[in-house]
Amino acid sequence: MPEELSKQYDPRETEEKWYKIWEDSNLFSAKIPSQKKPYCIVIPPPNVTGILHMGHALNNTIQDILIRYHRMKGFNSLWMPGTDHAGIATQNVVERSLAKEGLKRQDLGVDKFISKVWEWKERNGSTIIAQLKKLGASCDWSRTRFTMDAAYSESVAEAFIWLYKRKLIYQGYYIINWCPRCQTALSDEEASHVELQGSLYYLKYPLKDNPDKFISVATTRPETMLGDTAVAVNPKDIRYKEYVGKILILPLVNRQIKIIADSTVDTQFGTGAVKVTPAHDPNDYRMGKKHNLEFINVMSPDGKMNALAGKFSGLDRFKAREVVLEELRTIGLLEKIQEHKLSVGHCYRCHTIVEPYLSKQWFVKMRPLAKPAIKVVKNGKIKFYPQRWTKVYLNWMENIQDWCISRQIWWGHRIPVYYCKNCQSKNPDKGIIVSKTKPEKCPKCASTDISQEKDVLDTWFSSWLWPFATFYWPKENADLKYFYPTAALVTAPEIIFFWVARMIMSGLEFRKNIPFKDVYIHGTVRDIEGKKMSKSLGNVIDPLEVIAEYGTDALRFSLISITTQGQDVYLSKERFEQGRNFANKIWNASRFILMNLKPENINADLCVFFKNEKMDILNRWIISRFYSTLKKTDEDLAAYRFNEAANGLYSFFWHEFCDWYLELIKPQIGEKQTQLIMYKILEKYLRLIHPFMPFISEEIWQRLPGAKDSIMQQKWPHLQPDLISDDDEKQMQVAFDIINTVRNMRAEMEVGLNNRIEIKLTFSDRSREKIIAPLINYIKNLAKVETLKITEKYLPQENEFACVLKDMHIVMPLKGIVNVAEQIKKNQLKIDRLESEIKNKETMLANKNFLGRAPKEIIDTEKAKLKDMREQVTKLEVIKNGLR
RNA sequence: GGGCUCAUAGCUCAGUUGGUUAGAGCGUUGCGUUGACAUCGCAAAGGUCAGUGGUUCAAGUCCACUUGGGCCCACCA
Repeated sequence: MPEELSKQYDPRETEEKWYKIWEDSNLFSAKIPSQKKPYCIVIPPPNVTGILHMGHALNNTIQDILIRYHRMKGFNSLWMPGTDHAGIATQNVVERSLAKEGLKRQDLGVDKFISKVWEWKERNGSTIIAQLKKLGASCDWSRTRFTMDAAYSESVAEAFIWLYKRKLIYQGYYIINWCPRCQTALSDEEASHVELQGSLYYLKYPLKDNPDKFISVATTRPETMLGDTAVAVNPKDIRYKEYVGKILILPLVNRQIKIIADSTVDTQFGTGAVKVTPAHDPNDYRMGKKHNLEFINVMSPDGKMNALAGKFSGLDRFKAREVVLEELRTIGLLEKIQEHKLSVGHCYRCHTIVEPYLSKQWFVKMRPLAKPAIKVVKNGKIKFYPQRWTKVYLNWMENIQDWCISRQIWWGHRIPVYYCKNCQSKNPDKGIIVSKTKPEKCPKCASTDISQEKDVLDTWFSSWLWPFATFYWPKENADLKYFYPTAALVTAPEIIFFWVARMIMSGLEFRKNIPFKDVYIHGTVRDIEGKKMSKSLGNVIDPLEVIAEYGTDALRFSLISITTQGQDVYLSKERFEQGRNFANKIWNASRFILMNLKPENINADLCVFFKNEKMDILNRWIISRFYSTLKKTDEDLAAYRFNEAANGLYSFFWHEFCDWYLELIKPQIGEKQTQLIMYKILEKYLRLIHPFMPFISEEIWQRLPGAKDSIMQQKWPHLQPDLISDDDEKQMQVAFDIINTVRNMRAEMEVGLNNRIEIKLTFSDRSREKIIAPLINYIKNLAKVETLKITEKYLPQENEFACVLKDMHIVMPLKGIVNVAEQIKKNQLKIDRLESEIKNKETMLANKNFLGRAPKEIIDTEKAKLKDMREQVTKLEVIKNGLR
């Protein structure tokens, strides 16, 4: 017999202890070869710079539930963990710490800086892992990968070379999103657009032939006018027809620029004439290509104006905007300023406004990759949960743009491209050698003057290989064969484009197979006002604080129970009280059972027991309820309805097992049968709750007299529908109705009890007077309308009333005062309601349409319902009179 | 501009294919609890399911529109 449990559950004592034991006993590790079926989830690798936030907590709890559930279900469950090198984010962190010493990364040089980053990673990179462990995550940590590991880097290089050979990677000058602070290119997805109140400036450009006449153009970024090389109008725009082909003098720079006609110009916007700056705007870039315009880049990578900006050179872009406007105003060429809303791209790492910037970058051609990735989703090989994301995914994939994968930062995978200076000196487009390692000499000219491309790859270029690069692809190996494709991917909607879509494409390209079958997209965790949780808003609820205060199981359970499929989660700290209270309820119910349990009673086999013994109705009932809860849990988890599963487990345990069963068995708790059943139900329930609340379930499991091994090694219970007939369950329901009825003096009865019912009521002295008379009256009436008979009647104690109805043994305390007059009124209301219901049903059953269309079962049940209702009304009438 | 999503109790939200009396947690009120649990129990109050129209024997659930929130996408100079 274990030592007695304390009155309250203390998560702090147990969590660390069990996590260590699980880990030390290798219970998380998935070994092959194995006869079992694989069930694999790859973790969305958190950034090495990451600190656990609620999003992680939710995301990883869901994964852990799936993993633990399938492990118990008999799968060889693997949760593949790891971290992401997070190029820009990590570089920023290290740069910030250098800045404290007054240093810039340029002061160190590439190699020294990179080794600083590695140092940082060694020191801090496992923070997030340690935090995931606090969350109870049952990852196979022995397999932990990092996207910058040597082997992983090889996978990245392999992928690049593969695509290059397939001619799906190219290099070229394009307008890309440029972050002047990070000084790197960003992909379209990395530039997040925010709507801002800006201004639309109308600038007047004088005509060369007639300097008194002007063409007005509207722009939001007037400083870029320094790089204008044309003004465009719509060819259909009659206002400007006569000007097409004429020359304008670009103010401040005095460059001659042409007026061109282009159908992409919107006649409705601004003045209908648009300044064309091919080096600073993607639209203008296309126009520039089409009309063979000059590309004048007036900015440096740091966001300052360069030499081509003439006297504005050296000014920051926003300062330059002010100065340009001021000068134009002075010479009378600033026509007007209008308020204007526009959405401006911001760097998703440092929130600096990005600049559309012309530069030479590497791109992946996406359309050929997207095509098969569209197909697998359309034909259902990959399913999104909830389904609506399918549309979002397809919409993006069908309009996919090429992916800019080069970054001008230092921390990341160097692009596996080498340049032969000799060849390049002859032709700048030649001399490119794509290779995993530095070639000794140029294969064309044998020169040894070879240098590697300075740019690194977009972090997502490594992440998109995650489902197979973690298994050491391109090396063919048993793990890869066994675990790929993985079962499910659990992630947030923000990264469908960044990551999910690209993984699907890479899986199909490199492995010729989907990377996962199911994609579960959970909601974003927001604060109670619906705002995203972020440090800058100061509205963060730290999961680690919640764990410290309420415990991990409480955190997990609360998070899951409020996560409706795919709906955003609005969170406040009070939410976690529910989880804590539930943990405590489980604790105390277990404590009660263990206190009353005689270990010699628990060895019988449930099935055998069932065959040989006549089961008490209470015990039959709770078993029945348990199995329907089990069934529901299975169904909910299969459909990724985690909150439904959690809520089902919650209400079974609290409102059925504790509130009813444990209360009702108290008088018979010493009986052998009841001992066995209450133990078995607890024992089985612990398994059901374990994926959700791993720690408390283990702690109690270990205190069970029959416990062997860890609860993690136990099997998920099998459905045993034959043990319990529907009739039993119905009977129990009937019994509860009676109890409730008596308790409330509410007249509501069903027939058909075969067992003895003993109702014993306790009440306070004060209520005694008020209750006893109407109660006896009431019971009498019950006995009249039903087949129930009052076989005994007694007043055992001052404040108790008991009577035995037929065959069932139930003792219930009665609490509260009953107001008879009110009950009569309520009865009348109920009768009224029922009568209108009956009318409704009668019309329905008389309706030919209904009878023609509805399936037979429905008609039958409806008929039965009607009959029931009519009977009820009769009973209610009788009881009403009895109460009177 | 295109798409998605939400509106249900005082608050935060469930409600799976239309089908008995629309549920939970918290909050409020009343009663109770010295042997599992005050992190508790029993009950009560509180809902024209955003509005209008439609389909149906039957609508919180399906359709259309309206109102008001939230999110995503897009080359809005």
